[in-house]
Amino acid sequence: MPELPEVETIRRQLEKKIVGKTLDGPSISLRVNKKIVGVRRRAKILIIDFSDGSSLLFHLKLTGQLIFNGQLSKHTRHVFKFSDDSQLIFNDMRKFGWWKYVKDSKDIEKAFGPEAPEINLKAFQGILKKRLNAKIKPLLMDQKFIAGIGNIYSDEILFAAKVQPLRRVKTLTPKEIKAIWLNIGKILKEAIRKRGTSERDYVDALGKKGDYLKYLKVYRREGQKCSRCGGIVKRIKMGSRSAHFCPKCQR
DNA sequence: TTCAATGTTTAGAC
DNA sequence: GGTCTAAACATTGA
Repeated sequence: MPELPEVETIRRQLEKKIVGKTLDGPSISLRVNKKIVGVRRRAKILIIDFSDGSSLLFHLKLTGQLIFNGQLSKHTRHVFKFSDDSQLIFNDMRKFGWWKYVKDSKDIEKAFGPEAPEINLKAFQGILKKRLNAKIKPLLMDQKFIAGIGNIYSDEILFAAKVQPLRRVKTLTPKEIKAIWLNIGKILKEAIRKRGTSERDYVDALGKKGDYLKYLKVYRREGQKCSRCGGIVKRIKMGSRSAHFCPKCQR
């Protein structure tokens, strides 16, 4: 599912493909001559910037896909055409995703916490202090707290840090906090290198599946042996989400 | 036929 | 305001 590594993968690919091109106006019922000057990402939102300061925003939610020169399918929600006849296909089987055109994108900068792979240890320790009663897993997924982590990578980060998802912030030792912080950067960056996780629907901007699925240690591995200690991976409900962890080596 | 899955938002309870 | 829970959004497939 599109979390930070998946959206960042799409961003890097699209940047190479569409910067410098001009959006063909009628494709989005807007004025013509929208020259693309950049492709950014904030949290899980992809941002295409135009030379006049306006932007297109995309959120892929659960099943969204953005494919450069992709094939139309029955789940295609919109086709963005460029002046050189290339096109960007927005597919979304479940229609949770959205795109919108905005005159300026200042608001979305403030809407989220620091970018997960970029936060430094001091800042991470600082924001944790403000939420001492929170459980660590839902907190990692709170985009206003820290931006980019969803259900898959929160499970994987906590496994790598050997911390159970139910732990409250105030019970975490400095060592554990450092381990979580270290693995936020490590796992997200590694997942970007593998072009994300294709659990079901996700494909990158070239229509290819990501390779990180085979590196998952706990997510969707309920009942299987823990690769670290031989314990059995457990799945529990936290709110309406599932959390996966090894009860033997995550404390 | 029912239910779980995913990310986010919103609403309400405490 | 923090925290938790549930519901809603749409669709599929187990």
